[in-house]
Amino acid sequence: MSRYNFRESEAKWQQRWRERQSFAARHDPARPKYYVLEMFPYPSGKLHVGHVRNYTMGDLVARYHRARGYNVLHPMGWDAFGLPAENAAIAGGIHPAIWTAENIATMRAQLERMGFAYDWAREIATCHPEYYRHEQKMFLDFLAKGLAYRKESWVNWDPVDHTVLANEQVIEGRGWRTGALVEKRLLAQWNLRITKYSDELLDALKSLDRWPERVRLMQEHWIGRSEGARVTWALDGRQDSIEVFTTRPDTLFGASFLALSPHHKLAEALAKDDAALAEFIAECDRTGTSEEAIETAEKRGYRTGIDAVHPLDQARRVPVYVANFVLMEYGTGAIFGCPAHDQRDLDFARKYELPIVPVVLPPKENPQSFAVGDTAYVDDGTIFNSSFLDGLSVADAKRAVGERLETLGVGERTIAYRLRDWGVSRQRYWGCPIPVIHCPDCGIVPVPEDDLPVELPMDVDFAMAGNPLDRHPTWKHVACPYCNSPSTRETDTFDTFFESSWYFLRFCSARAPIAFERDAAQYWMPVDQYIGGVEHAVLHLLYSRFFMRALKECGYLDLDEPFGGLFTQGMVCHQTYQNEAGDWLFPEEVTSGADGGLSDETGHPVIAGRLEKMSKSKKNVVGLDTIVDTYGADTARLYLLSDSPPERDLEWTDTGIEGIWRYVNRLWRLISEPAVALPPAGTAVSGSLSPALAAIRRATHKTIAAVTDDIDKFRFNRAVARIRELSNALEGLTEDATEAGAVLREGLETVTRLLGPMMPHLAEEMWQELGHGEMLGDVPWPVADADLARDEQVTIAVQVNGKLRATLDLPRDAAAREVEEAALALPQITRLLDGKAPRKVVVVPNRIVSVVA
RNA sequence: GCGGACGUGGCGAAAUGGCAGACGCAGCAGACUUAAAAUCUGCUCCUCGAAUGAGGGUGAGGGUUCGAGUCCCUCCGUCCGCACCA
Repeated sequence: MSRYNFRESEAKWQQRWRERQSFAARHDPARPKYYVLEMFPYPSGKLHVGHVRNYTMGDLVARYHRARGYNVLHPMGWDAFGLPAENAAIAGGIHPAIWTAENIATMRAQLERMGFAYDWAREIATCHPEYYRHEQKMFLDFLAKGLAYRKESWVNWDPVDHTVLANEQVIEGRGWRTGALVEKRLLAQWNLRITKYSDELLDALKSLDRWPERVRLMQEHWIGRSEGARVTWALDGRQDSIEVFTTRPDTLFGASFLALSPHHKLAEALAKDDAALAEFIAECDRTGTSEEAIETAEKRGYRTGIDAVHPLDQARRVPVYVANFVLMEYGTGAIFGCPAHDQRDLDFARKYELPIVPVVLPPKENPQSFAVGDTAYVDDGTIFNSSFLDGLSVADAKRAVGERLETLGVGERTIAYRLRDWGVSRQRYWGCPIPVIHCPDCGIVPVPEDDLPVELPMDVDFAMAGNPLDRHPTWKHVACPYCNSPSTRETDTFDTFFESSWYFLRFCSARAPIAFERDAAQYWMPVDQYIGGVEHAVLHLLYSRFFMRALKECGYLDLDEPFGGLFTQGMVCHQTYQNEAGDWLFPEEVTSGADGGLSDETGHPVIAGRLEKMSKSKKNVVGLDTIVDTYGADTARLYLLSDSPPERDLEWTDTGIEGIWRYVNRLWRLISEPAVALPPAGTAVSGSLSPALAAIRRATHKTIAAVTDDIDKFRFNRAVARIRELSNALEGLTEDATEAGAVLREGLETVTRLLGPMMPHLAEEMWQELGHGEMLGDVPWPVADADLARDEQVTIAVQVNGKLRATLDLPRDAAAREVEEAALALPQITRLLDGKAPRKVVVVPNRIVSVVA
C-alpha cells in the first residue's frame, strides 16, 4: 500500500513554482484583476498555526481566482517596526534590525514551506529605508496640506521607561513592562487630522457591502457621531463664559449644575489660585485610564465658587464644579447637569445635594405627582417646567430650543464626534523617524525632500531607559536647512500603524522609486479581498481608510476605499494545561493515562483548562514546523480549512489533523491504484451509462457547482465536505464496465481540480499521476454541466399534518396533480386519511407534498 | 449600561421556510494479522420494540405558516466589541 510522499512532492512543486515564477503578478490593464491580501505579520519569531489559517484562506482565494482567469496579485511582506524588537534588544543585547531580519528569514522560510502562492518579488519590510522614506514624504505632504499638526496632548507616561504607552499597554493603571504607576502627561505630539474625514468615513461605510456588518458597526461607534448643541453660559461676575456640548438641549431648563473637565482651561486657571482645586486636579490625573479604574472611580466634584447664568433665564444661577468624570477630549470639555434625565448627573446631584427638576414628563404620568427616584428618566415624553418648551415632544423641543439659542446668540446646533485625531508620535527607537527639525530660530522645519530618507542610526545603546535616539551623540544634531543654526532632529518615531496604513499600495509597484506608481495603484486597487483578524476592526482598518483619503487630497491617487471586500477569520484555539502549582504546560508535556487522567512528565496530575487562543504565555501552542515535518503542508492546510467555518474559532486537535492525513493517503491511493483501469487523459465519457455510473457522473457535476458556490461565499468547510462526499462516492465505484473508467477519470480529475487551491502540492502530484503534462495551476477552474448535474428522479417527502409519513420517488418536474395523486395513493397515507378526503394539499415541485387531514 | 453575534448528537459542524444531524472527530462491532499498527466493512440523536415500525427531539415559553433549527415576540445562557461620550 503506497503512502503519499509529501516531503518529496512538496519540495518538488515548490521548486517548480519558483523556477517558473508562477505567481508573479504583471500589470496588464487588458485583463480583469483580483487583489488578494492577508494582513501582513509582525516578524515576532516564528509563524504559528493562527497565522497559517489566515494565509491558507488567502491562498485558496488567490489560487481559485487565478483558475477563474483573473490576473491575481497576492503579495506578502513584514510589518517590521515595533516594540518587541526593541524589548529583545534591551533584554538580549541584539540589535532590533538584526533580530527583525533573522525573524523575517525564519518566517519567510516557513511560508515557503507552506507553498503559498505569493509574488515574492514584491516582498517588503517596513523597516527598510526604501520603504519608510516614502512615508516620510507623505508626512511632509500631509504637513503642507494641514493634515498633520503638532499639539499638546495628554498621554500615558511610564516614569521608569521614560516613554509614552498606548492605552493597551496600561494594565490596571501600571505600565505593562515596568509595573510603574502610569502618569498622565501633557506632551507635544504629532497628530494626523483624521477627524477632517469623520463624516466621509462614516457615510462611506454604507458602501462597503462586502465588509462584515460587525466591523462596520464597530467603526460607526468608534466615529460616534452625535447631534446636539453647543450652549454658552455666562459666568456671574466674570467676563468669560463656559461652552458646553449637549445632546439633550431639550432638558436645558432642568439644569442644576455645570461641570468642567479637570483639564479645562478655566479649571486650570482657577487652580493657580486655589491649592485645594490644584490638589483635586492632580488626584484626578493619578487615576488610571483603564476600564477598571473608570468603572470603580467614584464621581467626584469640586465646587469652584463660580455661578453660571442660565442662557434662557437670566434670573437663574447654577453652580460650576470641576468633576473627575468630564472628559476634555469629547465635546467642549464641559457639560451641564440635568439630574432628572441623566443617570450620572443624578448620582452627582444626590451626592452634592443639588436640585432635581424633572422637565420631561413620561406618558401617563401626572405633572404634579411625577418625581424622579433613583433612576433618571431618559426616554421620550412631554416637556414641562420649561417655559416656552412646555407641551412639546423631546424631538420638537430640541428643534425649538436650538432655534432660540441661535436667535439669542448663546448657542448653536452642532455635531460632536467621538473620533479623535490620531496621535502618531512615539518615544521609541524602532520606528520611522519623523522628518522634522527643531530650529531655535525658524521653529519646526520639515526636512527638505532631497535629504530624505532620515535614516535610523544603527549605533544605538539600549542600556538606559528611554529613547536611544535622544541620547545618541551625533544623530540628532543638525544644522537648520534654512538658517543653518545648530538645531535638533525630532527624536520621536511614528506609531507603527503608520506603516500598515499604506503597505497595500506599495505592493502595487513594490520596487518603484516613488511610494507607488499611480497607474499601478489605479489598476490593482482596491484590494478585492482582504483577510485578517477582527482585532484590527477599528484601528488599522480605519487608519487605512483615512490614509487613502489623505493621499487623494495630496494628489497621489484617485480612490477612496482601500479594501473592497473584508473577511475576518476566527482564531485558532487549543486546550490549555496546568499542573497543580498552576504552571502552564506545553501539550507535548502532557500524557493521558489509561483511566483518561492527565499527568506531566514527572507523573504529577495535570488539570485540563479551557480552550483558549494559542499564546506563548499559556503554552498552548502547536509548532508549525513539527506539523509540517510530520504531515506536510497540504495536510495542515486542509485541516485549517475543513474543521470549522472560517469566521469561527477553530480548535486544533491532534486527532483532527490525523484524520486529514488519513484522507490525504486515501486520495492518493484512489488515484495511484484506481479500482478500474483509467482510459488515457483526455478521454471523454461516452456511451450509455448504468444508473450507478450516471449517478456518479451527476454527483461530479453537482459537486463542481456546489464547491464553486461555497468558495465564492467563504464556506470553505462545506466545500471540503462536498469534495469528500464525491471522493467517497468514487471509492465505491468498482463497476467493470467500459464506461466506468471514463466516469472515474472525470470524477478523479474533478476532485483534483477542486482541491487545487486547498492542497496545491498534492493536487499537482495527482494531476501528473492522472497523466497530464501541464501544471494544474495553469488549468482553468472546472465548469459544471447543468444538464449532467440535474436529477432525473427526485425523492419527494410526503407530510400529513406536518409530520413526515412517507417518501415518493418520481421523475423530476412531474405535474403537480400526478404528484398529489401518487402521494395520496400511498398506503401509509390512505391509512392515515382513513377514507376521508384531505382538507388541503400543498404540492411544492420536486420537494414535498403536505397533506392536511 | 449601550451595541452585536451565537445557542443543533459525546465533540467540530450541515441544513434557498420543505426528509434535522451532510462531512468529519471520537466510540463500538467485525474483517485482515501470530499480534499490534495501518487498512477495509458495518453501527452510532433519545425512548419503546426481536423487527417492519411508533413516539419524541435543534436553550425555555409563546406566535405566524399546510410546514419553523430557520421568520416574529418574551425569557434564560454564552461569547465579543464599546463604555464616566454629556
